Parts: sequence; structure tokens; C-alpha cells
Amino acid sequence: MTFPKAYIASEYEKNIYKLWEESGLFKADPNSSKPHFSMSMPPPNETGSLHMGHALFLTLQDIIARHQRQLGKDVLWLPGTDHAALPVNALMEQQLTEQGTNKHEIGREEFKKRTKEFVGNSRNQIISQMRAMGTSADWDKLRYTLDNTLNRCVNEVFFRMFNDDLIYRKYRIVNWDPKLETTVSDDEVEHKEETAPLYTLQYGPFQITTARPETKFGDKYVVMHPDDERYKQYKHDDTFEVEWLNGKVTAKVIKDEAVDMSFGTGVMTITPWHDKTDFEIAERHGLEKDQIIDFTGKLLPIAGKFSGENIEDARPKIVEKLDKLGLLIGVEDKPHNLAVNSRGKGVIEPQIMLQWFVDVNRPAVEWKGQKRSLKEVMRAVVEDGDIKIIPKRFEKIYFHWIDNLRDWCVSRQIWWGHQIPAWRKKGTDDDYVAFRNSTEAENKLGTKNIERDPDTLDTWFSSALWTWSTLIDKVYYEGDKDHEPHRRDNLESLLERSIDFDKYHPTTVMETGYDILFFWVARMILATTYTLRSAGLDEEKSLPFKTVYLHGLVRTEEGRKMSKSDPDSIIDPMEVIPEFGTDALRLALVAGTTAGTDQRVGKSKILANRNFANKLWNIARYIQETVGNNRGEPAPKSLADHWILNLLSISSEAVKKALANFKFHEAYEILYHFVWDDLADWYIEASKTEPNREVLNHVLETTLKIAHPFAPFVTETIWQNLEFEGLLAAQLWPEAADFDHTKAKQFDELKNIISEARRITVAVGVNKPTLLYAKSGLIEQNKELVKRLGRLGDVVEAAKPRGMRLVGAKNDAWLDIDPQIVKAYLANLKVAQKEQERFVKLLESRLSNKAYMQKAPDELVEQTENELRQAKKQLDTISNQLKSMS
RNA sequence: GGGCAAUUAGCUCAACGGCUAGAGCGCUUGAUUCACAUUCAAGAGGUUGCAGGUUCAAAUCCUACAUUGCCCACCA
Repeated sequence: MTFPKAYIASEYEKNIYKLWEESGLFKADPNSSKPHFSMSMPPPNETGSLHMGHALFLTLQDIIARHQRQLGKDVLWLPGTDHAALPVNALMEQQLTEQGTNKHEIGREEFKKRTKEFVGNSRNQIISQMRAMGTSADWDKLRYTLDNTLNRCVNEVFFRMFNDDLIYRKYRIVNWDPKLETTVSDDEVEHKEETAPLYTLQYGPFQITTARPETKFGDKYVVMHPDDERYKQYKHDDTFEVEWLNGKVTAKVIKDEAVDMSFGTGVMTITPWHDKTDFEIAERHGLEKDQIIDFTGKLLPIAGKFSGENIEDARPKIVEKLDKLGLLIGVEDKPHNLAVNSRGKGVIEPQIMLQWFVDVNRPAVEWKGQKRSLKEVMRAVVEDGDIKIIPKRFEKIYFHWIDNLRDWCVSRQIWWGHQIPAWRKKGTDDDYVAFRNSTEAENKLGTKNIERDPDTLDTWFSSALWTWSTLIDKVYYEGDKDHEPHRRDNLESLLERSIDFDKYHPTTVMETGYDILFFWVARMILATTYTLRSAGLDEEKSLPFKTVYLHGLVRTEEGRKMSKSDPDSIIDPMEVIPEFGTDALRLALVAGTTAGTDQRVGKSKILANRNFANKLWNIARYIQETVGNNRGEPAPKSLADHWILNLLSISSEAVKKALANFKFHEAYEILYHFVWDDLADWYIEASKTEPNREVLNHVLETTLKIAHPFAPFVTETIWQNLEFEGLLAAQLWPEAADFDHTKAKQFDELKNIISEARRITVAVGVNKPTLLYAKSGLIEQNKELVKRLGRLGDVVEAAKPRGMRLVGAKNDAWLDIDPQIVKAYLANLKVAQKEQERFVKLLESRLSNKAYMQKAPDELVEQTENELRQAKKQLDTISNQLKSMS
């Protein structure tokens, strides 16, 4: 096959991917005798299209997966998609509105049916986009967060937690999104700072401040700090009459430490139904709670004539009324934190509702000989080092989150998701009871006339089971009809029969973004440790993963977040790929990545990395054209051969080590410099004097292997073009070839001579000067090489020194340049001399420092001594040269 | 309010106690059609945010400050 001049990625990538996929090498084999390595892919939303965040994690995980295969492991990289409950549900409801209908009109089943159709199409799109990234996942094992197997697991976990009293259904104050009409968890609430008017109102003898006058209708408690001297004449439980919004109310004094004395007047009224703090105060003192706002954000009859009005519309009118009543004392604009739903951006309205919660404080998990709460286990696994988080600083953040964690509200009022597996007798007010499925519910409740809780579960409840639920053999549950007998199997037996679970759990690595540490990583730890321990597995097996690597956000070149609301800020990977190639994109992403840190990516970075792919291509092209694809034992002959084999072995080891430590960026940098600087600019150029077919091919072959995890497409394309055996993707990590260290070092000396000759030539502006050398085996034997690479007119032995001495070389050599011209270089030389003197002094002072000699490691001292010797020698050379010129 | 991080060349970032602080992009000068102009060679450019301290040795550790970003939190 021929090599066109430039590597045009789009011409090869699709075919190359097909080749890999058809070869089956992405498939994991649980029966393999190789060591197993496993990693779950964070499932992208099935409705989304691939963005830079996906591109980053696919790149990093693909590097991990391909590298692990190279290390001779059986690799399972399990892909999936997420049903993205909230966004999809919102999208569907919006569609229905556009069609002039709504979910209640078409009914739950129809809603689910239409949603399934809708997402089914877009799922294929994102999967094909993942393939375009080169994703070497095992597609046969593709899972979905709303498939039957996961549903089976969700029901099982819910059922178990319910029976362990870890799940309860109670009235609690929750975050309610009136726009999407559902609750959201604490973690999904975002606080957005905005400036809003803060009203001061007269409430009986007190002045109170509020940002939300529309919630004040039912206020009948006035709260102050027990130690507040200003109000010591008022006693807890004192009552008094207040002229209020809708006439007279009887107010009661409450003393509570939650009040901040320094804020405003130190007095506040409370709205327990719509405020978390107020709710807690009310709970502490057994106060009444009145609902003011309904679940769609409208005022209730308690608001009198404002009843039925939207709070936004009613607020100014209410303020007006307060003013008329003479109750409004003042208004002041103040910064204020607005709680919004991070998903749909609806403004959160706290409400007291009957919801399902996961109790995080109840000791319920047997963990290392102790009964511990979910919180405690989450803490322990990281504290004990059973799970390692990279970078480590996120461990602190994780602990802090755990310490502040409250019970997790898991029920949602949307329809798209896993419906809560809890039933009761139809038409009753009985408490719902959890069962694994409806048949069990019918049997246990003793009637077929049952109803199921209409709510669905938080999408993270199912995602939390991702690492192990995806390893349960589908055959045991998919298509319930055919496998009816297994439906009633308990979790223990499902796990036991699933060979993947046996071989691949816990997963080796979890690679994901730090932004979902709490949402996902923490919840996987919570649910997995609980469930698997309760199924009788040991602690080790019950971990979801052993190492968590967290990457950062991909930002624009200007450091902005890429966001949908700002389309110009977005770099679409699916546009980059056809233009620059997948490898260019992957390399650009790797080049800027450090664990836990955001990175900026722009076109210029992608371009630079396309050039690297092209460099590899042209190295191969050159070798193919000059020596063909001669393979065979590499027998190094020239000094350059030894030198490159040495560097190849050093670089290969360094890349491997960096990857083992998740230092992707470092690994790539080592590779980059080896390929571009050492291989292309020195070895290949040197080899033009004395091409060594076997070594050239060996170095190319090895380089392709090392580069493959980073740039799979171009390396595999080259491999195929050169008709090397099999697939590059199936090759093992290379072993080092033999070479001679002394000869490798001699080439470094040649490099020194050549570099300096070039430098002087350019600096004094002569063309192709002659290099003179004192009797020297090294230069003499490599005359041609030195002449060509040094861009010299000739290289000849000289009886007497003449011209410009090469001061950096160990061998005596001079550039035969007119003394007049040489003088032009004098200044450079003087600078060099000064620098060298400074360096010598530095080393000398270091060595004459007693403390240094005593305390520094011997190795370092020895190294310093060597350096000093060399530095002195070079200083002499420079000085001598200067002397001869003056 | 609490916590975490960042601050290094014009820009984007590496070095995380020990070679004269490095790379990519950009810039300057030059080369060349012999693998690659998606090239090659050479060069300029840094008191590592500021002030102290610890150490034989500090960009790196400690303290304070400044600026920026992020996370968490019930200030009505």
C-alpha cells in the first residue's frame, strides 16, 4: 500500500474501527486465564449528543482500556447509556404541550411508550458517536439504566432497604420544583446569587425582614434568640394580637437558637411549610405548619383574595397591600441566594410532602465487624484506603459532603424512570409496602386489587447500582416471559450465576468527572456496599471500584464553560473529527489534562496535535519508501542505532510508568518528544547516512505500539499500510531491544558537536563552514554524518587548531571560520563564559558548604562533584578559545 | 460564613524539596523542494503573585496578605 503525503484521517477511521470491532478484540472474556481488568463507562444521556466532556472521558478510558490490553489483561470496558429521567421527562412534556395535549390526557402507559420511541432513536446516535471516538468498549455488553435487568436490581435494592428500615416514607420538607412538578434531592439544588428587595415589616411590636412577603399570610410565630437582651421581656410561649395581612391573628413568641441576633432586628416570623430552617424550628417546638403555596406555584385560599395567583404576580400586590396597611417599614435591595433546580432551572419551592427517603444514619450495614450506617461505610471505605480517589484532595471534599449529608429523598413525581416498587390495597390510605414485583405484592397483600405508588425513583438511585447490576447476566431477566422462573430468584442467586460479576467486580477503575463525585461516585459506594454486603458478599467484593480517577471540565480557549445557552462557546467533537481526525482531538484532550483540574481546549491545540499524527504518518512513510517493511531482529550497527534503541527503551518505560500512575498528560509528553525530537529529528536524519532496515522497522513498530493507546487510528492505519501482522490494537506492550550503552553515549557526543556547529554557523552567518578535528576516532568515523547533520562544507582532520573552537564538545574540533567573522561571535562566547563562571561558583559554594556535604545524600554530592569537574573543563575551553581570539 | 484549589515565558500549561525552572502555541532570524511547509535549524522571552519563615537546598513545605475560580452552608 502507498502512503499519501499527508495523513487524511477521515479516509481511514471508519474502516479501521470496523476492523477492530469485527476482530472481536474489544470483547471481554470472563473465562480467560489472563488477569481481569474492568471499568464501567459513565453512561451518557441517551438523548444528548456527544460533547467535549464525553470526548474527554472516552479518550482517557480508551487509553486505559487499550493499555491494559497491551499489558496482557482481559479487559472489560462496559458501555452504557442513561435514561436521564428528569431532562427526558421535561422534554417529552414540552413536546406534548406543543401537540396540544399533556401527560395526564394520554396516560402513563402511552407516555412511557412515546418516550421509549423517542429516546430509542437518539440512543443509536450517541452510540455511533462514541464509536467515532475510537471507543474500544465491549458493545455486546451495552447496558441501559432503564433496562429490565437494572429494573430488577433497583426493585431488589429498594425492597431490601425497605425491610432494613433504611427506606421510609414520611412527611418531610423537600425541594419542590413547581415547574417540573417534582421533588429534587439536596444535591440537585443550585444556589444562584441575585439581588432582591428585602422588606422590613411591622409585626405587632416587632420589626421583621423578609424577601418573600407572599409567604407571610399564615405567620403566627415570632422567633428570637433566647439570649437576645433586647427582647428579654418577652417569654417563650407569650402570645399577643397582631394586625396582619388578612386581619387579626394571635401570635406566639418562640425562643430558638437558630436565630442570628446580628441579622436585622434579630426577630423573624416563620413559614415552616416553605422553609427548611423554619420547618426545623417548628419541629423543635411542635408548632403548626400551614401550606401557603400549592404545588404549581400558586397561592392557596389562606392568601384571601390573592388565592390562585402565581407568586411572582402576587408579590408586588401583596407588598402594596402591606404598605396600605401601614405594615411596610422599608425596602432595601440585598444579595440573596435563590435556590434553583440544577436540571430544569426551575425555582425551588420547599414544601412539606409525603416522600420516600433513604436513611443515611441508621446503622444497618455489617462492615468490618461493625454495624454501620450508610454514611459511616461511605466514609470508611475511603478512609481505610479500600477506595482510592485521584487526586487525593477530593477525599477531603468527599468527607465534607458525607458529614453534611441528610437523608436522601429518592421519590420523584415524574413518569420516566424506575417506578417505585411499593404497593397497597387499592383505594386505601394504607402505607405502601415494598415488594420485588407485583406478583409478590398480590400474594403478600392477599388481593389482586392493588395499586402501586405512582412515583419514580431519582435517576441516581439506579445509576448507583451501575457497576454491579451491569454484570448480572441479562439472560436471567431480559424478556421476563421466557425466563419467568428466574424472576422470583433472589439477588444472591442472580449474582452467583453471573460469571461477569464473579470475574469483574469490584471494577478496577472508575474514571469520571469531579462534578459528579457526589451524585454518582458517592452513591455507587453507598448502594453497592450496602446491597452486596446484605447479599452476603465480603467487604472486598462489595466495593464498586478500587480506584476513582476524577478528571476536570473541558472549557473553551477563553476559559469559559461550554454551555448550550452560548452556542459559540461550544466546540463540537463531531465537527472536529471529520476536519482534523479523532486522534488529533484525543491528543489535544490528553495534552491538557491533569487529574481534577479543568482544561482549555481550542482549535489551535487540536491543530498542533493533528500535526503530531501527521508526523507519525510521515515517519512511517519515509521508512516504507526507503527500506520497506523489513522486519527481523534489530541488529544495531551505527552509534545512532544504539542511541535510539536506548531512548526507545527509556521512553517506553517512562510512558508505561506514567500511565500506571494515571499521568496521562505526562505519558503523552514523553511519547511526543521521543517521536518528534529523538526519532524524527535525530535518528531518522542520522540514519540517512547509514540506514539500518531492521532497526528502523523495529523502532517504528515499537513506537506505533506505544503511541497506539493515545492515537489509535493513525497508528493502526500505518500498521495496516505497512502490512505488519494482525492488528496493532491486539499487540502487547513492547519489550526493549539490546544495545550498547557506550555507543549510545558516543552518539550524544556527536549530537553535541553537530548542535554547536549549527549554532555557531547560524550565529555568525556563514554558509557551510568546514569542521576541523584533532585526531579523533569518533568524528573521523562519522564524518559523513557530522557533515550532513551539521550542515557543514566538509569535515577534515587538522594538524593545528584554527578558527572557532567548539566549546561544548569533549573532542577537539574547530569550525574553520575567518578570524574576523569569528570575532562577531565573541560577545556570545563572553556571555557563555560568564554563565559558566556563575555555574562553577554555584557548584563550588555548594560543595564547600559543610552542612550540604553532611546532610545531602551522597549520590547528590557525587553528582555535584562530577558536574563541577565538567563545568570547569568547559569553562577552560571557553576561556582558551577567548584567549586565542584576542 | 466554612472548605478546596489556582497564581510560573505574550498565551495555555508542566515541573510538587535536589541538575543553570521546561514544553506547546505565538514571536524573531534563517533554510529547504532529498518523509513531512501539517517541515527543518537557530534565537529572544521568567527575581515562579506579594511579604516573612523553615531547610545544606524552596516554584515546591509553613504563616500572613492579595487576586481568581470552584464546592458546601438554613442567615430570614
